[in-house]
This record gives sequence, structure tokens and C-alpha cells, in this order.
Amino acid sequence: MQDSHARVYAAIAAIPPGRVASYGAIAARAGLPGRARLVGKLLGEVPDGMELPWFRVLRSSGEIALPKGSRGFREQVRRLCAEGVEVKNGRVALSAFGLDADLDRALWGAI
DNA sequence: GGTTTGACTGAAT
DNA sequence: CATTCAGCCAAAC
Repeated sequence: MQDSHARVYAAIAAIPPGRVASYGAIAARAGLPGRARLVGKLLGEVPDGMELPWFRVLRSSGEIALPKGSRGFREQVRRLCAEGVEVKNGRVALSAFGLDADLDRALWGAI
């Protein structure tokens, strides 16, 4: 297991229920700034059965990254809804559910 | 070993 | 709002 993988998984696992984060934010928190695509790639290879809140990861725009109507897409919407995250037309309001500065600091303790 | 691809992003048009 | 473009990088071709 690569170090970067473990950090990405940790960053995702640390997102609190009812909140979401962007691929870029996860990458940055994993110490891999500018590598959002790598995060997406990793998520695509997460083995089934691994406990990981992958559904809390969205595009920076708040849209779900998976193709609309695909199985994964529906799964993601379903899980987010179950946690109280409002998904409208395949999209989440990051202003309401994204991690803001305070929560970010509380979670990661950084800066 | 060059090219393409991808669950991305941000700025510009 | 949609398109385009340039960064980004591991993996697959």
C-alpha cells in the first residue's frame, strides 16, 4: 500500500457525516496538492467491502463526479440523502455542506 | 517509451 | 451557462 493512498483514504475517512469535500481538498489534505485526478483514480479502485465514505467526495463545483444515472451516481445520492445532505439535480450546495474554515481546522488541526 | 485517459480544477472566453 | 485550455500524474495501451 502506497503512502499517498493511505493518506487519501484517511483524509476521506475524516469527513464528518453530513458533510462533503472536493477531490482537490482531499488531495491537498493528503499532502498531494494539485492531484485531484489521482484521488478520483484511487476511488475508482477502492475494493468493495472497504469502509470508506467515498460518497462524500464531490467535484469542486459540488456536482457528483459520476455519470448521471449510473449505478454509482444513484448510490451516492442515496447515501448522501441518508445522511441529511441535500442533493438537487445531481448537485450539493457546498456553501451549506462543504467544510468551512472552522470545521476544517477542528478536523485537521492544520495551519 | 510516446500517447491517451481519467470519479479533477480554475481561469478565460 | 457551455466550451476551451492548460496544469496535474499514474496506469493502461
